[in-house]
Amino acid sequence: MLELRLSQGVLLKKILESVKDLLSNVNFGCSSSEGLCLQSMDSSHVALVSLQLIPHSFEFFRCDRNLSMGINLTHLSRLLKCAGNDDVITMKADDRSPDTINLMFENPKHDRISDFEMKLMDIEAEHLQIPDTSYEATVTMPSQEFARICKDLSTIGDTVAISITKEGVKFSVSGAIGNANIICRHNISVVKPEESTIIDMKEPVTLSFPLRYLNSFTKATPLSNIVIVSMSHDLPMVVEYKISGAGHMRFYLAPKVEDDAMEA
Amino acid sequence: MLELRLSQGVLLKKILESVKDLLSNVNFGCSSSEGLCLQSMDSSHVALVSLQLIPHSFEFFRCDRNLSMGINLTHLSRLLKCAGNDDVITMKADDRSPDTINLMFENPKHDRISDFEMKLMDIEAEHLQIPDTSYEATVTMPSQEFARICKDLSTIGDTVAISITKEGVKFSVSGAIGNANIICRHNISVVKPEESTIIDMKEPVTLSFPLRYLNSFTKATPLSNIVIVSMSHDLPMVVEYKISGAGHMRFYLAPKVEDDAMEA
DNA sequence: TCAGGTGCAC
DNA sequence: GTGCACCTGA
Repeated sequence: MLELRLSQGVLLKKILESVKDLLSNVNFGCSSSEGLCLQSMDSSHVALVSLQLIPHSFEFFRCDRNLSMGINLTHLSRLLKCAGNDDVITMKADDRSPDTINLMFENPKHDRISDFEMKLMDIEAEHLQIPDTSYEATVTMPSQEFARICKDLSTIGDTVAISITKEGVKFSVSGAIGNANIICRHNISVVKPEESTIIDMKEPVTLSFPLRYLNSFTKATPLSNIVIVSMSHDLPMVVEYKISGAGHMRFYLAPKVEDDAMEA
Repeated sequence: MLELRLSQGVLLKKILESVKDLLSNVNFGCSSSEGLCLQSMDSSHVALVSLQLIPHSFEFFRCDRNLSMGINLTHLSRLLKCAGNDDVITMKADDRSPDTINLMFENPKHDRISDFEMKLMDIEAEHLQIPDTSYEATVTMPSQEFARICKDLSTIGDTVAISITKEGVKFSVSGAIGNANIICRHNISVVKPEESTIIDMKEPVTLSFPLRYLNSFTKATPLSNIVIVSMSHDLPMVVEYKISGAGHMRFYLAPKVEDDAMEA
């Protein structure tokens, strides 16, 4: 028996909004130790998405056996549009290779209960290596700031070079109409910590990434006020949104190598 | 002489917004006993629309003879877009088979007066039987709630089964991605009566309807905080919006018969 | 291509 | 709180 009761339905709604453009059919995993998890390459097999909602995120959490559920995210997203932001969401599934999942939305205010039965799919499991390294450089900054920068720069060019130095983080783009550099300097706000830009660095690092993917990642902005961007030479970057007390959403993206940059 | 002065012009604007997608050319009737009335089948001849604005709705009401005016709703809607929400609207027409109608919008705040003359049309009168029965089951609920449910469910499937039992009202849909049930339980709010869901039932009734039409009816949501849905076996349902102290807008829709349900 | 919803600015 | 503009889904 799987039963997950999430009092803030809006959380699941935001999560789906943030991944539905990147992924189509994915296996959600559930276990009593890890909670609800998802790891998947994006549809074009370039980026990797990793989501965890720890058991503690849920008002009620029961997962008798480790479970994998193949879910069409377009369909799930459509169902979740039927939930109000204030609804309590409960997911239920049978223990062993269920072929459907039940979603229940409770709106306490209007005494309204909606329940949905969604068909599950068979999705071939991917075996993913998620690197668990410490990074040479990390920047923590307001998530809206990061989203704004990625959006703005994508109007200038396709590829952004991100440089983390001890002074701050620099985003550079060049395109047909010219070049752009945006620098966010290390700056800690005591009054509003969530507005700080914090550099944590062993080595300065500069890597280039396709903005197209970063702009997909920033769909997760509503999940957290801050974003944590980590980079090391020749390793995929990580863009992480911590979900307050509930887990995280992480996106991994390989840097462009020199040759890529030239052909682009 | 016909002269109707409506101090809340916004009312007429809302009424037109709510029917213009369902109807195209209709005869408006006016009489000193009934006020301003409209009965018409929708363009596809499936649903029936019935509107009444009682004489008392109007700040000034004069209707010397019973009158029928053929109106192109697209045109009337376009004219009413020229009226502000706070405008006072006056309609005038000649007594006997007028071929035009005059509309005047007075904006007291800006001392602005607009007047329009619109051509009337000859529209063949339909002879409509509007059943005046008592219904086996009626649910009164917040109109926005009803609108939200119809909209949400139409993302899952085309046909909704509505069941009224003494516990509450259940909306059920099945579609390619799964099934959905939304239950609103009988629940009377003393503090906010307009948020109550009230079941009034002699017999439990379950009928199926095409969501497409319900979603047209809910365009009338701005007319009232609450909606009254009435059903009896083998009779058209009624979806009624009472216009506070001024009349009503009612929509009638025949249920799908079993065969319809199967072919769908 | 159009309409509806959402987020942002005033 | 309202209106505009952008963006997304049908």
